Amino acid sequence: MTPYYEENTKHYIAVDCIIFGFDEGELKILLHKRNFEPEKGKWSLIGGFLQDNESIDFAARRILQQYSGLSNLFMEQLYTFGEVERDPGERVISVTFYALIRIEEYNNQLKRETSAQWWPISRKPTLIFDHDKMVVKALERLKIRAKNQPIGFELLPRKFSVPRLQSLYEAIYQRNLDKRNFRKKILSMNLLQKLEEKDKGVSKKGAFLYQFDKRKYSKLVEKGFHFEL
Amino acid sequence: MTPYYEENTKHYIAVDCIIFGFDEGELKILLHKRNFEPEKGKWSLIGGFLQDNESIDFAARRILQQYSGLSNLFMEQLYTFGEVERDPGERVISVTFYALIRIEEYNNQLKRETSAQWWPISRKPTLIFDHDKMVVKALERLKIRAKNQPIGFELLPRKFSVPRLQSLYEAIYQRNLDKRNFRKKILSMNLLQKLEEKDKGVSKKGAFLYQFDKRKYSKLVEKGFHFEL
DNA sequence: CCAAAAGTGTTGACCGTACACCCATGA
DNA sequence: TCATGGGTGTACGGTCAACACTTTTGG
Repeated sequence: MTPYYEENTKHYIAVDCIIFGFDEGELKILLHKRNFEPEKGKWSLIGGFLQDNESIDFAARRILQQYSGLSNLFMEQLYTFGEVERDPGERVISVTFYALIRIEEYNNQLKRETSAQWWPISRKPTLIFDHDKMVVKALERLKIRAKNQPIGFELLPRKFSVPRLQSLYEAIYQRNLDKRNFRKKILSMNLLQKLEEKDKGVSKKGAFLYQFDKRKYSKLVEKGFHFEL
Repeated sequence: MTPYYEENTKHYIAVDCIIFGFDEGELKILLHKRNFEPEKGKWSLIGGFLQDNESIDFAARRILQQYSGLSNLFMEQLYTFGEVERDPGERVISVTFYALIRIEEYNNQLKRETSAQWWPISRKPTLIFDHDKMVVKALERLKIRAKNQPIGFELLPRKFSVPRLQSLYEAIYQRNLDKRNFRKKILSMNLLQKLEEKDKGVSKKGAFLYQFDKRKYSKLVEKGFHFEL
């Protein structure tokens, strides 16, 4: 079109997603086996190429939908990796996103690519290219966000008990929390709606279930409230 | 090379930089007049296109060097903007960086592109494309970083007084700080080395100059210290 | 009846914030 | 001598962290 642009070179752009889930008290990520060269058969993040006529955000949602079968996932752009030799096949710039999935919804969902598999963060295989770096960056961001925004709820079932929420935060921060202090703090925010039901799956006594009240949160934010855990 | 890559399309990639300076008690950004169509003659961030054989970081440093005449600036990748129609000329993905400059070093430096001009943030012109959004994002990031990392010193002369440092933080946070509390906190970190000299430029009494001790900071960080202001 | 998880309050330490006066000096 | 900015200490309130026992119930 305009000559000025044409003096420059174009590049492939990939979108890679770090997809987190929480299950059995552990943080997990969804990986898949790469099905083309180079590094075919190795474990990789979930990704794809940016197409014409789609924004980067759209591409990320498309890829997430395709691999998880779920839409409207929590998702945030992370960082763009642009080393010249990061992909030995061709020069590819990768824009990364991290996303949060409720694993039980994923398990109930069948319409999806099936070569993907959940791996506990602590025991995941080595990944191709610079994907391990991407995971490190995603974990850093997840820690920060979990502290300042109520995103933990995106990883738990809609109904959850306080002890379950606490174990999620323990998995994210990689340290134990005091249960009295934790409960005091989270309940004092008035963001959790107590239900009559109990979760009897973990203990004999059973723990009361709660729901995150998104509307209440939005209203508080408008008034200057700042989530912090 | 591999057929798989070739099924996908390539894109122009731009690097745009939000360059901050601090002068006369105000935060400023460096802008320049765009010299090609579309939007020729309008104010724009400083940027350029990613070339073959350079990493994105390298491209950002190249562009910063070209427009400021300075190298080794503090610089951090911010966000990647990828809406389809963000640049009406051609589809261009923009990877943004923000950078911090000591304005007095910039002023002493002559070997540079000269169409650039400093604008106070509060009175800057409307920028082309989505560049105003980029500035907003850079300001958000700057606030967070200034709080958690000792980056303020990148915007001040090597030797500075405590009141000057305070006024920088006031400009970044957009609110007034208590001078006793500010001084107490910053000095209690033991990161500032007091000099014998005074800055007589602002007050008649003169304010003692300090230097940021980068080595001390690195050592403290190794021991788990976390900067916070 | 006992093992295992749920649930509950208090205290001391520390940190953030608010606040007012004297000092040094150039004009 | 006076206007201007530099420099100093204390007290209060709120938040964070540490800590131990009782309750419930399935097996």
